[in-house]
Order: sequence, then C-alpha cells, then structure tokens
Amino acid sequence: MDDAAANPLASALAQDLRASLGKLKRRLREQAHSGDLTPSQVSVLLRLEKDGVATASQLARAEAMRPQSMASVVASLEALNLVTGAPHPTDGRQTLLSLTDACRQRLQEGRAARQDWLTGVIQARLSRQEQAELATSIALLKRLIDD
Amino acid sequence: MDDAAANPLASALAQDLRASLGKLKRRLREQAHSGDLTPSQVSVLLRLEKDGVATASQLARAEAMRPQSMASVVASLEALNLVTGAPHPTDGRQTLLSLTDACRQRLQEGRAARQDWLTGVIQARLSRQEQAELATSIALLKRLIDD
DNA sequence: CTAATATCAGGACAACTGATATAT
DNA sequence: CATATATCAGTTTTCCTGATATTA
Repeated sequence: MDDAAANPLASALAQDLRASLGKLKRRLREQAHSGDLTPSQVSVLLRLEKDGVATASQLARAEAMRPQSMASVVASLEALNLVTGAPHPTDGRQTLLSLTDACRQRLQEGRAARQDWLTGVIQARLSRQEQAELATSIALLKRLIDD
Repeated sequence: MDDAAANPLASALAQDLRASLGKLKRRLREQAHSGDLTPSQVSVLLRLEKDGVATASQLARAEAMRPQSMASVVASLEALNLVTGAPHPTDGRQTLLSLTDACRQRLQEGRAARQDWLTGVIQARLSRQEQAELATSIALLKRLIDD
C-alpha cells in the first residue's frame, strides 16, 4: 500500500482521531455524574453480558489491558455487587466471573431508561442517518484496534 | 427527539463508542515509541500551526482542559523547544505562544514521512473508501464534543 | 521444569481541585 | 472591587511494571 507521502489522508486522519479522542475523553469525565460507572467498568459488564462467563485474564486480553489492571476493575465491580466470581470446576488457577442477577436487572432497566450525556448529544446533534454513519465507522475503528 | 427507548441506536452507539475509545487509547500507549509526543501535545502543536499564536488559556478552552493542565502540556513543549512564549504587547497578564522555527520545520518533514502505528493500521486495514467514511465520522464526532 | 493465572506492592502519567499572585 | 491570566502545590484516576505464589 502507499506510503504516507502518497496517502496524506491516513496520517491526517490519525492525527485528527488522536485529538478528538482526547477531547471526547475529557468531555466524558467532565459530564460524568457521581455514581456513574467508568468506561472500563461498562466495557467489562457488556462483555460479560454478551459472553456469559469469563476469567479476569480473558477480559484483560479482550480489552488490551494488563491482567493486574483488569483485576482492579473487576474488584471494583465485585464491591458494587455487579459481578461475582466462582472457582473453575477443574482448573484451580482460574476464577470464572459472571454478572449478578442484580446487575442483569439493572442492565435491562438501564437499557431503556439510560439517558447519559453522550447518548443525549448523539440524539440531539446527529440525524438518524448520521448516527448510522457513526455506527459504521465505529465498526471500522474496531477493526483497527482488534489486532 | 425520541428518548432512548424509542431510539436504542443512540445509547448502543454511546456504549460502543466509550468502549472503543478506551481500547484505542490503550493501544496507542502500548504502541508509542519513546520520544513520541502525547496526543495532547500533538493537539496543541496542530492548533498553534493553524491559528499562529494563542495563550495557554485559549488553548485550554479549545481542548476542553483546565488552564493548569494545559500549562504543564505547554511547559513540556517549551522544554522540547517546539513552542516559545512572548509577553503580550499590551496585556501584561498574557503570554503569547507560538511554534518555534525548529518545530515548523519538523512538522513539514513529519507531514510527509510520518509513519506511526495509527497511520500504519489505517492504511493497512482500511480501503480508501473506508478511510473517507472514517473522516466523515470524525467530523460528526467533533460536532458532539465542540459544545 | 515451563506456562498460565492470580495477586501484592509500588510507580508513572495526565488529568483534576484549591489557593495565590498579578494585571485589567 | 470584579475578572482574567498564570502558576504553585497537592490529589485522583487509570493505567503501568516488577515480584511472588499457586496450579496445570
């Protein structure tokens, strides 16, 4: 494929993406209500909801994070009674994590009522068509980051 | 506009965006070569290149960051001799920041030769058409975060 | 013995808040 | 006096690395 000189779009895109990334991150922090879950925590819950059970190490690999970092995210979710761990039946090293019933219930309620800042601005400032475009691009983004 | 129940796309989109955001951020950190500038530093340089001069407070507002946080970013760029400050001619409170000649030169070279990880994966994994789609969506993203 | 998992301890970084000095 | 800018100092958050125990 072309190098950067022949394809300035890619490098401009990369710079733009970096910049927007940081800014969005700061906006999210600034708009976060106290009691809200962090993005890392939400990611873990969604992944557990989708996959059923997983070990901390599996979650860490999925999120491109160190096992030790994931351990502290998981610990915070256990403290909130959103996630529980059970020993693996045959492999004594592993702890199988899953959502608590309380968490599943909260997710179902939340799915309908969730009205956070980011959801709000997406609805308020983007047309349906633009939302669909954004969804397509997020899929592209995932291709970039999922090894 | 519709609420989340009537428009589940927006809230799913928001969650997906949050998750991808964190993952991309970690990938960027993991791929960063020592000596690379941080995203915040790059943002400031690009803005100064576009606008010519700015005060630290103006930059902070533009990046949705506290003046104290921006001050440390600017200090790091001054230490690298990429940015210089000069006192405002009439307003003694302000320091006008601008790029050094060394920085302008480096940006021009870099613009052609830049071959970092993110630029690389964008080129390697997205077609030209997909790159264009991503560019469009970044513009949408900017609309969300630029107040 | 090697590899995988979990966990304890400490550190780096990029943002934050609070307080203060100075100039308009 | 009120406002804006800059800066000093300390804190929080979220990740990191290194070391160690245990089990496969």
